[in-house]
Amino acid sequence: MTVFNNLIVTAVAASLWSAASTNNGGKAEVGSLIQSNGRAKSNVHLETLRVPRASELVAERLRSLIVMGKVATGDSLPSEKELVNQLGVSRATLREALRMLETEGLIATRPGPKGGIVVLRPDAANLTRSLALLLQLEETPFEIIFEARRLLEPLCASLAAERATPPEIEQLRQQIEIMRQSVGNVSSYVAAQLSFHLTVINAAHNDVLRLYTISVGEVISNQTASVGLTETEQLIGLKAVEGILRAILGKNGKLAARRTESHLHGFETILLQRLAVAKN
Amino acid sequence: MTVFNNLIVTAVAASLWSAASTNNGGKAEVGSLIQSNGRAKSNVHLETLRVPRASELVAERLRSLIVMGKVATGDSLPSEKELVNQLGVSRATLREALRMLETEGLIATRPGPKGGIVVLRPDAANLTRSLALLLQLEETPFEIIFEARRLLEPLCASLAAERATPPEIEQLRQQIEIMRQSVGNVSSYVAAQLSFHLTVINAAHNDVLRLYTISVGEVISNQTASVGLTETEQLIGLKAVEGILRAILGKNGKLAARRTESHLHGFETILLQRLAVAKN
DNA sequence: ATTAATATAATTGTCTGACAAATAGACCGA
DNA sequence: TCGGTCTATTTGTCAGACAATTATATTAAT
Repeated sequence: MTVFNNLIVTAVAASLWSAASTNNGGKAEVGSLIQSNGRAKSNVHLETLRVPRASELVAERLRSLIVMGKVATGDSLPSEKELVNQLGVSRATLREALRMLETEGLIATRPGPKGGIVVLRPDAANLTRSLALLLQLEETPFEIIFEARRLLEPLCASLAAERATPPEIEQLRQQIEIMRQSVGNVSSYVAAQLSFHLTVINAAHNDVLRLYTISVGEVISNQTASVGLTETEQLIGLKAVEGILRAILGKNGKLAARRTESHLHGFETILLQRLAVAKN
Repeated sequence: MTVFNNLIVTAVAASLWSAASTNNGGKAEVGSLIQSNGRAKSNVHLETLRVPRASELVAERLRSLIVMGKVATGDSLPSEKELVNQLGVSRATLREALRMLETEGLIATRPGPKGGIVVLRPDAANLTRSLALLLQLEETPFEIIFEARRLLEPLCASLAAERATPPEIEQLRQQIEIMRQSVGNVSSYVAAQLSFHLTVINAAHNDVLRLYTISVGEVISNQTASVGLTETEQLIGLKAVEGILRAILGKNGKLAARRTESHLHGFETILLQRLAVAKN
C-alpha cells in the first residue's frame, strides 16, 4: 500500500496548487530575464526565507511525536514543566505551541492532578470548523451546501453498494429496525436514521469521501436546529432507507445513489418548509 | 438567499452529527428512567459545563470581529499593547488567542513597525492541512485519495457544463491555448493545465465542492513531487482537456464528467509509473 | 546629489517568576 | 458511610523585562 511519505504537514507547504489558487486568469507570467538596471538576472530562484518562531518549531516537534505514533491517543504528554525542561523554551512559548496543536484537534489540556496534556484523535470536527468558517466568509447560500451533500452522499451510497461488508449490512438492518420501532419518538428516530447514514458513509470505504460527507452534514445540522418530524414523514423516511438498503443489497450502485439523492431531497424540502414557517 | 445565521463557529458546538460520529453500532441508548437508587430521574438534561479559558473568549471576540466584517481582509488589528488594554487581559493570554486564530488561517503577525496583526482571507489551505493530518493518522492509502479526486472533479465538470459563464469559457479556451503553445516546456504546460482544472472547478459554482476538490488536489500534489511529462504525454493531455471543453460547450455534463474522470485516471497512471520507477 | 551606513522607534517574540484556579486523592471526623 | 478539609499537582493568568525584527529618519561619505 502506498501511504503518506512526508509525515509532517507544515503550515507553509508551498505547493503548486496553493500557489495557483489565486487564479490569475491563465496568463503565463514568464517575466523578463533582464532587470531594470540592465544586469543579467541570475537563474537561481530563492524563495523568501520564513524565519520560524520557536513556538512553531515546538508545535512541529510535538505534532510529529503524535503523528508518528510515539504517543498513543489518550496518552498524556509530559507536563508543561517537564516539556519546558526538555525543550529548553519558556513556558509562554510552549503554551503558544499547545494552543496551536489544540486548534488542530491534536491535544486537549486540563488542569489539576491527573490532568495535563492528552493526545486526541482528531476527527471530522476540525474539517467541519474550517469549512464552516470558509462558508461563512463567502456567505455561501444554504442551497449550495445542500447541493453538495446531495452530490456527495449518493456517491458514498454507490460505493457502499459495491463494498459494504456483511457486518456493515447487518448494522444497516439493525438501524432500520430501530427506526421502525422508534416511529413516533422523534429523537430516537432521528438518531437511528443518522446512524444509518453514517454507516452507509463508512461502508463506502473511502476516508476522504467519508470526512467530506460527514463535515458537510455537520455544517448543515449545526445550522438547522433539530427539526420535528410528523409520523407520516417518519414513515416516508423509513420507506426511503429501506429502498436504499435494498439497492445496496442488490449491489446496484446507481440505484442506491439515486434513492439516497431523493431521500436527501425529501428531507431538505421538509427542512425548508419548517424554516419558512418559523420565519413567519 | 438563505445564508448562515449563527455567525460564530465555536469549537465546542455539540451537534447531533458530531455526537453520533462515535458510531456505537446503532444500538439505541434509551436508558432507564429509574436510577439505581430508585429515585425518579429528572427530565432536565444538563450538558457538562465547559469553563472557557480567557484566551478562548478573546479568540472568539476577535474571530467574530473578522467574520462579521468589522475589519476587512488586509487590515490590521490593533497592536498587542492596545488589545491588552482594551480587553483587559495579559499579553500571554492574548498571544495564546492569536496563535489559535493564526492556526485557523484568520490572521498573520509580523514584528516591526508596519507589522502587527493583519487579517487574512482563509482559503482551502486550512482544509488541506486538516485533511492531510487526518489522512496521515488514518494511514489512508494513496489509491483512496486518488479515487476521491476521480469522483469529485468530474462532479465539478458536470456542474460546469451546466453553469459555466461566457467569461469562464473564454478563460478555458485561453488556458488550452497556452497549453498548446507550451508543449515541450513542462513547467509552463503543467501550470496552464492546473489553471484549466481550477477554472473548471470554479465554473461549477458550488463553494463546498470547490473547496473539497481543491483540497484533495492539494493533498495529492503536496505528496507527489513535480513529475516530468514527455511531449507525447503532454499532447495526450492536451487532447483530453480539449475534449472536456467541448463537452462543457455542448452543455453535456455526463460527457464532461466521463472525460474528466478518464483524464485524471491517465494522469494517475503516469504518476504511479514514475513513482514505481523512482523506487527502483 | 546620491548612496551607504547608522540611529531610532515601533512591534512582535521570548524569558522569568509569581500567583490563582481547578482537581484528584488522602486524611479526618461525625 | 458520608461529608468536609487539607494537600499536592497541574494548568491558567498575570506582570515586567529584554531580545529580535524592521520601517523610517538621520547622518556621513563619495
